[in-house]
Amino acid sequence: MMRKKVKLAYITNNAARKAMYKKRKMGLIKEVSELRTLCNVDACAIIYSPDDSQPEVYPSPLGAVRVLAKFKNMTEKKHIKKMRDQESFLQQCIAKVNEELENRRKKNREKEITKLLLKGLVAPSSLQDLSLPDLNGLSSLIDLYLKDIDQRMEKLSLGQTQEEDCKPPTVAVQVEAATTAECPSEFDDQHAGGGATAATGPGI
Amino acid sequence: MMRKKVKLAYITNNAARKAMYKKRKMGLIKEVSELRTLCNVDACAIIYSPDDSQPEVYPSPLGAVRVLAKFKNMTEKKHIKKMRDQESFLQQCIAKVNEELENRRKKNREKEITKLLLKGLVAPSSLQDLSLPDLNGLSSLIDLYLKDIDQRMEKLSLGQTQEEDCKPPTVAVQVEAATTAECPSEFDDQHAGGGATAATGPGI
DNA sequence: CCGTCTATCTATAACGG
DNA sequence: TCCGTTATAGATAGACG
Repeated sequence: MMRKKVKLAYITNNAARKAMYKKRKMGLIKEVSELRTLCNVDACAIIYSPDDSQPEVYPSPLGAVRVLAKFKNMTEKKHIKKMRDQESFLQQCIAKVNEELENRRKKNREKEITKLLLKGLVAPSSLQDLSLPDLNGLSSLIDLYLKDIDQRMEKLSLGQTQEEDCKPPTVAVQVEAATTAECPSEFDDQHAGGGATAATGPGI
Repeated sequence: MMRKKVKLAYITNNAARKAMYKKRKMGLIKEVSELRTLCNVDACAIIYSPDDSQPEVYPSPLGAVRVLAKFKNMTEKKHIKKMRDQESFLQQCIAKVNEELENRRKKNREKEITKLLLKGLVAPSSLQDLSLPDLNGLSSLIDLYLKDIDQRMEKLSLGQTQEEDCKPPTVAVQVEAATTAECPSEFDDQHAGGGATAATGPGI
């Protein structure tokens, strides 16, 4: 009949609450004390009651400060480590993006060269005002085309023993141009504006 | 047969200690939680186990930091107040000591004057090379002596109707000199050296 | 290591002084 | 408000799977 099951809720009765607070506080501190003794751990408890002017600090203000300094130190270290981790992660991201950017630049250069080549095929006089690097790139590209053409012709000649022709090169150039045209210019720093892109997708 | 009464001491058995730690930690946290709920108090607990890499922080690292910031703030305020109190206490001490010092200086001056007076009585020519303040002090001291003599003689004449004599003054001077000679020169800043005195007594 | 079980121990709710 | 008492709810030591 005594000892009804205590309901876990705020005790509105003032005196009862204060009495409960005192009792439980004592029990709690005893618990902490026992834990410290039994398991040799650093533990502290800080309890503020609006009903009590003094906060209860176990094992002592000094001891509590010691424990919480340790805790603060550890969390700070963790925070720094986290920051470090994030930083290295971001640096990895940047490196990755930079690599991709370099790739895109290279492809873009090739595309430009291809455009010039096509233009030159249509109107040879337009090649007059090209810079030396452009001409170099153009020549190396043409070399690549020629190599590709040689390989294709070799395959064709092995399979069907056909005579040489001028058609394959032209087709190859057109195919290449079409392929590169499929690539969107998201990473094309040579032509895209300098504005930042706004990410609107969820969870980024 | 089960459940022997647990001895309140460090559990040397490793596994048993760890198991105990986990169980009691849980219980402790539950207690803190209930206290918070039942009495609406701000309470936190921080527990470090050497067996555990992570410290246990209730209600949460953030919550604990909040509570301990409150505590730190309060203790700092207290500390400042304590410092203030100590400061004012020390100032009071200093004032007291200064007062006593001034007293001692005064007595010392009187003693010096007495010495000069006695010297002068033995060899009157030695009064020649005294400074004006010394002479002034000497004269006022003589005035005091004379006053004292008058009073004593009055008492004597009232009690015994005796004739005036020159003996009492001399006796008075000797008594006074003897009395002042009993005072050790601990606070005698006029003659003591400037070295600090070493306190060797216990509990100071 | 981890959860579960149970006999036991401990803390404490309710009450009276 | 504080202390003491008492019966009980809740915590837990030790064992087991």
